[in-house]
Amino acid sequence: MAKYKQMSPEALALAASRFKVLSEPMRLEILQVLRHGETSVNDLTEKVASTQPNVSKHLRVLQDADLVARRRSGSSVFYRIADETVFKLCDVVCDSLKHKFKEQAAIFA
Amino acid sequence: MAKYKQMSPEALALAASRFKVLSEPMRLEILQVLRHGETSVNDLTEKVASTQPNVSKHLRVLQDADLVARRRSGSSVFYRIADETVFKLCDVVCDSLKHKFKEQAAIFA
DNA sequence: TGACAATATAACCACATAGTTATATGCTCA
DNA sequence: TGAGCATATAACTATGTGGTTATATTGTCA
Repeated sequence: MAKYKQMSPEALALAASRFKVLSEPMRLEILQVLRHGETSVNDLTEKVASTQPNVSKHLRVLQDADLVARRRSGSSVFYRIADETVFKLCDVVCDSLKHKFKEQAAIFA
Repeated sequence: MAKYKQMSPEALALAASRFKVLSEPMRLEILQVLRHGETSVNDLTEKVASTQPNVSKHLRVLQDADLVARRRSGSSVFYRIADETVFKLCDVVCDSLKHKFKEQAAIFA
């Protein structure tokens, strides 16, 4: 039986919490917007069609995970992507989902 | 400004729910065990040091996401990995976390 | 069929969290 | 300093879910 490197309970917990940060559609949407360039909270709020406190809260979660970083400019705060690997993760998930639905569709083909 | 392909709200929700499935340490641990080969619920329960109903519940979540598949053999049920991309995801997350901690450590070096 | 083992489900509790509204904080400019 | 804008936080509610205990289901074997 093949042997794979085991992750420690601590590492598993860290990985899980990283996944948890990405488990909210609104946060994924925010990341998607930020991918086009750093954006103020105000602009983000408009673009993701939510309320300002809600966006700030999600940004806080993303920042605590070091996925985004902030920069103050006057009275505005601009957020930007701080860890590009999130898009790699999304790509892998999307490919997997595509594959899955393709298989399911094939059942009825 | 660079343009990236935008995911629809439905796609974002699907991706988020996939991440959500992976956001529990116990489920990651189960996947880690299954990576070594298909395993019965009983054996899984021992290896992850949990209760049988709890393991069954997590397996149900993993199966609903098509990440694992089941096979009945006698009175036992064996589970196996059905989507290897989960390990790709874990690798990407681990690399990101490694990088992050390395940077943080460098601050005090 | 009856006893037993393996697994799944139901019911429940405790806790986390997404979203809202209200308010606090911080910056700019007159 | 005071008004006003931008952002963050506090308090709250509603909902989802991980873990537990109890029970149901399914299969084996005598």
